[in-house]
Amino acid sequence: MTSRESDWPGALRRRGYRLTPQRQLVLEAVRALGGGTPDELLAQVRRTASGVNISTIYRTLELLEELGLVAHSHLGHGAPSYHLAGEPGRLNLLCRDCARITEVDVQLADDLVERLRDRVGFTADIPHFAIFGRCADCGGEQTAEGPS
Amino acid sequence: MTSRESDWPGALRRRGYRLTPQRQLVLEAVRALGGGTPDELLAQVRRTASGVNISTIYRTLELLEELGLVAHSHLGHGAPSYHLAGEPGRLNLLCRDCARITEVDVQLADDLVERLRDRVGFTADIPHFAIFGRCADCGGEQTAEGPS
DNA sequence: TTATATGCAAACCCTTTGCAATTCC
DNA sequence: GGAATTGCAAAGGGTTTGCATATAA
Repeated sequence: MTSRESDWPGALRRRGYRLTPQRQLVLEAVRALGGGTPDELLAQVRRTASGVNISTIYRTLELLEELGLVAHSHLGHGAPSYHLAGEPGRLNLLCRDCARITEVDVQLADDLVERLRDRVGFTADIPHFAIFGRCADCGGEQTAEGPS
Repeated sequence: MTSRESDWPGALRRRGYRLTPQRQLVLEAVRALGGGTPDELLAQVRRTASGVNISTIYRTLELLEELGLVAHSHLGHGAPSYHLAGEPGRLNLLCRDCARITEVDVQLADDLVERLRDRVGFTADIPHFAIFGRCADCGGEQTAEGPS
């Protein structure tokens, strides 16, 4: 385990980047909210610094992702959700009817991951996209409409 | 098996919808291309009827999906891909580096699907979202950037 | 005939980009 | 001081919507 957790400002500078209030605030926002869309993170950041612009959020998230501090997941058709990287990682189940997200342990997909590696040499990042379907509350079977 | 395959105009009318050239052309386009984004389908449709508008494509795809004739998949960050419903369905692997899609048999995920049903009552539609990761050509391990 | 569908244009959401002003180091 | 970063505004994809016109039934 590297010093990633606490010395990211150092890692930043080592790469020629600068430590700015905006960058600290965005990372804090991800921590505080436990994850969210760029818009939601902007709202959180603005609670402290109202002048921050959405484009800075996008640029910062891209940077933090490059540094391995955050990661994003596609949970539907809309904006992706950013969260801290290095955390366990959950498999997101998106219900076509109620649009609710159910999180389950990624290890449920371990067999699949292993099979994909063995048979096609593909290293899967399961949390990156949600799994689509119908949740228990909405009845397990086919037909009808809903979100993405 | 219902008469879905051949009597969709009937099913359409029974629901109070009309059979229009545009609707026939969009479905034909999905068949002809074997699937594509709304934009790609529009181009195909325009080879026959140049006046068709993109908004008609969106409205028609929504309708055809409601009728269970087509389905869509999210294969990356861009536009979704529409294809005929009722077909086998493939598990799409999206490479973070080269952005290529590798298709593998959905049955590779049968275990996962079964587990999701048993443990959380979730009925998964595996083909709906791609699985993200790194393909064999791009090396199986961590780090770096890419699409999505 | 008349309700449904279409084309068109405008609006929308999400994201990216160019650029001048600002700020970190 | 000088390069990196920001805010702003504009542009860019992809998608949706309002509305008058056209058309299937």
